[in-house]
Amino acid sequence: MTGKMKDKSELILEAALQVFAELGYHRAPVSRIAKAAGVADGTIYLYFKSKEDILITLIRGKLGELVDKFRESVSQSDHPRDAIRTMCRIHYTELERNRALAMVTQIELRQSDLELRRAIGHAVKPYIRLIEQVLLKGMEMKVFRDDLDVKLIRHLLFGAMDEVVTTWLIAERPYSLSAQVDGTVDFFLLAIER
Amino acid sequence: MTGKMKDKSELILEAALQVFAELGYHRAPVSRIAKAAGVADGTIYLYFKSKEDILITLIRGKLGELVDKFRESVSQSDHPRDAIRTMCRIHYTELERNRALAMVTQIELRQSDLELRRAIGHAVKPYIRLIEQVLLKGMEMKVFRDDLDVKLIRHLLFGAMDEVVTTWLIAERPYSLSAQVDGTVDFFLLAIER
Amino acid sequence: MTGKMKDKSELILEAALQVFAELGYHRAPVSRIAKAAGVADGTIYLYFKSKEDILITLIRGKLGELVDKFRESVSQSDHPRDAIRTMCRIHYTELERNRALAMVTQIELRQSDLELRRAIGHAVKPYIRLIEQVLLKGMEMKVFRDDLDVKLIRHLLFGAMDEVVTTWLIAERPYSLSAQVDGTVDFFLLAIER
Amino acid sequence: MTGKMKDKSELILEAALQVFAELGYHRAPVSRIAKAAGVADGTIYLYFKSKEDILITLIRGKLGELVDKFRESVSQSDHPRDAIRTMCRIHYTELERNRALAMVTQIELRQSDLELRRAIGHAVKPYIRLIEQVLLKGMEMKVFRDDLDVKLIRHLLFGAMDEVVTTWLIAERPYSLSAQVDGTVDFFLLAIER
DNA sequence: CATGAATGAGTTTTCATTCAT
DNA sequence: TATGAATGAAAACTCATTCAT
Repeated sequence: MTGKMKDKSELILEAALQVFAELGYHRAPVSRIAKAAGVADGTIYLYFKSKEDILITLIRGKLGELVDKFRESVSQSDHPRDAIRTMCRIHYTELERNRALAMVTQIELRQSDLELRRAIGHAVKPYIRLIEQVLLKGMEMKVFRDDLDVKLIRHLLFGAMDEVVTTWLIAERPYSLSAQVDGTVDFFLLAIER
Repeated sequence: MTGKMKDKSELILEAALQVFAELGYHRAPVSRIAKAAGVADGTIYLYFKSKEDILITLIRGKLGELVDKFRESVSQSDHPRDAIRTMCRIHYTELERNRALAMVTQIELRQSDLELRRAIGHAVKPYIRLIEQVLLKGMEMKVFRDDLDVKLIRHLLFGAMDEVVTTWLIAERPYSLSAQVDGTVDFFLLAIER
Repeated sequence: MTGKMKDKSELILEAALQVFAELGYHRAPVSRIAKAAGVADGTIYLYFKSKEDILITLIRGKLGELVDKFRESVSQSDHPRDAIRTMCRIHYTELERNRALAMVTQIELRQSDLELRRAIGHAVKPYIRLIEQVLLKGMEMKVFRDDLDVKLIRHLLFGAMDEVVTTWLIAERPYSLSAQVDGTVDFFLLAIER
Repeated sequence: MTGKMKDKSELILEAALQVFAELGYHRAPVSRIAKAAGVADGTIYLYFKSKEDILITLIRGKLGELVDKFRESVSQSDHPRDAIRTMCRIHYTELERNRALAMVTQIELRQSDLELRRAIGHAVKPYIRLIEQVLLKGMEMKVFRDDLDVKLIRHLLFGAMDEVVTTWLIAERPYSLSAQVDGTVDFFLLAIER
C-alpha cells in the first residue's frame, strides 16, 4: 500500500507547487493549498512548520530531483561537449514540461528576504558545482581551454540559461524553449573550447 | 532653497529603495517608507497612487538612469569590443556601488505577480536592445561572427552578467564584483568574435 | 446544548442590528460589531463577505420575518377592511417593539448608495405587493372602489405608514405609535371604500 | 456687481448638491466639492465649519425655497381642494425637475445619525405645518370632514407623497412623476372631503 | 480672504497560525 | 493524526481638517 499511497506531505507539496505557480508565493493563502491538497488547514502544520517551510522544502525537493537527472545524464556522457549539451537540454526541456515548477523557481525563488534567498541558493549549488565539474573534466581532457576561470564561468553558463528560461516564461507570445538548446550551447562552446 | 530641497516624491523613492532593499517589497509596510522619508503615511498617496506604483516608478527611474549611462558610454566607444566591455563595467560597477538598488532589481524585480514582472520587464528591455545594437554593429564591422543569433545571444549576455551580480549579492563573504568584468567579457568575446 | 446555542451568524446579525441602530451603518466599524457579538474581528468574515453583506442579510432577514407575519395575518382576515387594519397594526406594533429594527429600516435603509438602496428595495417589495393583493381582493369583493389605481395607491398607503413611523422615531418626546393605527386606517378606508 | 456675482458659499452649496447627488453624502470627498466649486479645499472651511454643516445648510436652503413656493401658491388658492392639488403638483414637479435635489432629500436626507436627521427634520416641518393649515382651513370652510386628526393626517399626506417620489427616484425604468399628481390628490380628497 | 500640501486617525479586509475537539 | 472554526495582528488606503504661506 505504501507504494501507491502518496505521502501526505508529498500531496501538500504537489498542491503548493500548483498554487504558488498560479498565485505567487505571497498571494497564495495556506487555506488554498490545503483545499488543493484535500486536507484541512491545520493539517498542513503537522507536516510543515510554516508557509515558508513549504516553499523551501518544495524547492529543495524539486531542484534535487532535477539535479539528480543532470548528474545521471552527465555521467553517461563520454565527452564534456556532450555533457554541456545534455545539461542544457535537460534544463530547458524539464522546465518547459513543468511550467509550474519553472514559474516557482524563476519567479518565486527570487523572492522575499535574503534569508530565504540564501536557503534556496543552496539548492542550486549542486547544479552549479556539476557544471564546474564538467568544465574541469573538459580542461583535463584538453578539449576546453586551459585558462578558464571556472568559478566565474560556471555562473556565466548558469546565468545565461536561467535568463533564457525567464524570458521564455514571461514572454507574451508562446514559443519553444527547447528549440533554444543548440543556439545556447554553440555559444558556450565557442567560448570554452580550444 | 530650491537647490537643497529635494522633490518630495524623490525623497519618498529614496526611502522606498532603502526599505525595499532591507525588507523586500512585500514585507515593507508603507508606513515604514513614510517614516524613513520623514512624512506622514497619507502623504505617500499624494505622490503615488499605490504601493506598487512606488516600486514601478522606482525601478523605471533607476533603471532608466542606468540605461542612459550605458547608452552614453556605448556611443563613445569606437569598437564594439570596447562597447561590450564598457557595458559590463558599468553594469557591475554601478550595482556594486549601489547595493540597495542591486538588491531591489535582482531580488524584488523578479518577484511579485506576473503582471508586475512584465511591467518591470519593459524597463530592462532598452538595455537588452542596446546589447543587441552593439552585436549588430560588431557583425556589420566584421569583428563579430556573421552567424550570431542576436535575439538569443543578447539574453545570454544579459543573463550571464545578471547571475554574476546575484551571486555576488547573496554571497556569504564579500568580494569585488567589478573585478569580474574582464573574466566575463573575455568569455563573451571568445564566443562572438571572429 | 444546541437549543441554547444560537447560530454564530445570528449572533453577529443581532449585534450588527444594535450597533447600526446606535451609530448608523457608515459610522459603525466592523470591529464594534465584533466586540458587541463577542467574537474576533476576523470571525465576522467567516460568515459574511463584507460589511455591506451584513446589512443586506440583516434587512432581508428581518423584513422577511415581518412580511411573513403580514402574510399570515392577512390570510386569516376574511374582510379586506380587516386585512388593512391588521397590516397597519403589525407594521406599527412590531416596529414600536423593536426600535433598533425601526431605526435601521427607517434611517439606514434609506441611505447609502443607490446600489444598496435598490438591493434593499427588493426586501420591501413583497410587502408592497401584499398591500396590492389586499386592494385587489377588496375590489373584487366590491367593498373597495372599482376605479383604484392600485399601482399608485399601494405606495400611498405604504408611504403614509412609513412616514408615521419615521416621525415617531425621530420625535423629541416619546408617544405611542400603535395608538395611531385607527386614525391611519380610518383615513385609508375613507379613500378606498365604496 | 453683487447682482451677477454669486456668493461663494452659494457656489459651494451648488457644487455640493451635484456631488452629493452623484456619490451620496458619505462617499463624497470634500475635495471633490471644492473642485466642482472651483475653490481650494481649505476655502470650504472659511464658509462652513464641517462637511455635515454643508449638508444641513444645503437642505435647509433648498427646502426653504420649496416651502416658499408652496406658501405662495397656496395663498393664491381660494379653495382648499385646489391648495392640496397645487401643493402636490409643486412637490412632484419641482423634484422631477431637480433630480439632484430629490436624490439628496430622499436618499441622503434620511441619513446618518439621529442628530442630523433631526436637524433636517426641522427643515421639513414648515411644509408639514403648511399642510396642516390647509387642512384646518378646509375644515373651517366645511369642505373637509370636521373629525380629521390633523396632527396625524398631515403626516399621512406628506408620507404618501414622499414615498411616491422615492419610488420614482429609485425606479429602474424612468416614468413621469408629475403624472401621478391627480391620482394622489384624488385619493387624498376622497379621504378628507365631506 | 484664499490656498493646497500635509496630516494621521480610522476603516475594511486578509490570512498565517493555533487549539479544542 | 486530523480537523476547521476562531483568532487578531497587520496592512493598504481614504479623507476631513488644519495651517503656514
